[in-house]
Amino acid sequence: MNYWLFKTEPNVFSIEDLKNSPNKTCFWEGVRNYQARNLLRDDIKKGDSVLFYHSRVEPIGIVGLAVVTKAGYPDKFAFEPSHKYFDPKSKPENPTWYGVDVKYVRHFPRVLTLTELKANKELSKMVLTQKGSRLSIQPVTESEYNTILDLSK
DNA sequence: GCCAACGTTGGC
DNA sequence: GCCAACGTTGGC
Repeated sequence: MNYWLFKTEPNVFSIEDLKNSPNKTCFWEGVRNYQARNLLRDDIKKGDSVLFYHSRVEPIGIVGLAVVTKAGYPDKFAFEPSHKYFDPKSKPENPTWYGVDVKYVRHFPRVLTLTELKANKELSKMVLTQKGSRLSIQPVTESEYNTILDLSK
């Protein structure tokens, strides 16, 4: 089992939105970055654990947990000309963009703020805490994941 | 809302 | 294949 961190702007799609989705599950749509796409398509598997991160809007930080319920499959919104995530270079026979299904697990009792995470020495190598880091789908090591779960208690 | 840091595009 | 111009992300 592997660990990941998914970023989202809560005014676009929040952890509450995931919780309120049918079966508390949603397709993680709209990723249009190749590095993140490679992770979604090739590396993220059913049963992997996801740290749910709220960006841009205070409080910025990790707000809870989700789980992957279906591994990477094509993002069909890229095929729809009227959709905001339409991309003409992605074809159904050779899709460019992928997503996974994620299901709400739980909120943390408190938000683990970016400030707090950056100040934690055990998380100094974490992708999220690096300067200029803006990858929206990030790998998280087991030790980083365990540190974060401990902090959340 | 600003803007630094990235990522992508396209002319050459 | 370089790199300037442009577009996007996301902390502040």
